Amino acid sequence: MRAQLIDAARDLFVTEGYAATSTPMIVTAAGVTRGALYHHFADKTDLFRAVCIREAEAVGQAIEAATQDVPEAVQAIKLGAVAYFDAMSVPGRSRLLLLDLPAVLGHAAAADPDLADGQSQLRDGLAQAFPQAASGELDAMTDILSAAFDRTALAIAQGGDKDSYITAMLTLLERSIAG
Amino acid sequence: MRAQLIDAARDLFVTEGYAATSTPMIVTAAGVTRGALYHHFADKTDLFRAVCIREAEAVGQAIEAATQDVPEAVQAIKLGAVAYFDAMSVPGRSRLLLLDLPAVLGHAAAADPDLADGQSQLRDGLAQAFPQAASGELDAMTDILSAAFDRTALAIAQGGDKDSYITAMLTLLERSIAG
DNA sequence: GATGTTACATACAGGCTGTATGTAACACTC
DNA sequence: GAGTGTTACATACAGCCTGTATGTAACATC
Repeated sequence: MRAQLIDAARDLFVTEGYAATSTPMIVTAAGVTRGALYHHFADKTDLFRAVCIREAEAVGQAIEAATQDVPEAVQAIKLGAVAYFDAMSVPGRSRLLLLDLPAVLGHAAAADPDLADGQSQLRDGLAQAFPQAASGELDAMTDILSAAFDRTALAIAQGGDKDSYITAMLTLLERSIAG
Repeated sequence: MRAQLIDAARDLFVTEGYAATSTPMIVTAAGVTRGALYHHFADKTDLFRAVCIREAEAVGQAIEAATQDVPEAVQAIKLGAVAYFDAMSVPGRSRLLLLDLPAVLGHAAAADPDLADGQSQLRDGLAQAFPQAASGELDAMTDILSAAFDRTALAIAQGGDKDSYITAMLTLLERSIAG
């Protein structure tokens, strides 16, 4: 039933957005009562977090699958990037993870590794590409490049020109790594 | 009185966030009634938009002031970047413009030039640095780099290591332009 | 067989948004 | 300068939403 609630909530969150989705809507879609929701989740944001974690896991696994057999770091990052854009193009996912999540869960979201989709893989790749880099610089570069990936995914999801964005992003990535 | 409402709303939005700020709170702080608010603004998001536009204008002017006498494009971008980070470090501003704004106004916010802080200046600088670039690529690169700037500003505002982030961001900028 | 706990359902209190309705002041016209 | 319309609010209301408190049935446990 927990899963049923998460399923129903996900559908509504991605189509209506977090703010416009009420708990009565969710429980009606799931075929249960609000009592069940508040039994399984502390509040609406807790359910939202569960939905986001599941979506972020799916994204992480897609990246993992695309890069697991690629030993070369730069190549792995590029393949991971494309896998990330693919995974993020699932309808509504970018809105959920890139617009609502930061606003609803705020600072806590960025700190939670379960919610930072693909960031750990990117950091690993960058660490391999820059063995000499200091940890703090690596963190900052990972975070910044990750934001660039996010905006690319969001722009594509919102109807931007896919080729232009992916080209620009991969160019940016190559140059930043090449230096 | 419109200005008075915007002032009060700004203070509450930056300290409490958009969702946690109610219209009764705003009008109490402004010393008026809710009737006045709904007379001057269509709804809560309309007031929020007005607040954001004023903040974004301040950021844009700071960048303008820092770059107006710099003829060289790359140098102008760098100086503009630092001015942007400075302007964004006003308490609460990054949360307002980088977290709440995209979630509340969504796609409409990205399209509104009044709300895209610094993006036009960045595009001008990039156009000057890449005279041969196609328009679509330029737009994409501007958007992506702009996201990188945003995350840098947000990370600094949220307590990240300022030096690491600025160094990483300027490095990224140099390499992407140098190519 | 009694007792405690889990998994819900129901009912309630408080608060919020947007709208509808009232009202005072001013502007404008004849 | 009386009448009329409009602006700028204030007040009142309807509907919805969130979170909590309370009830209850099933199951586990001893």
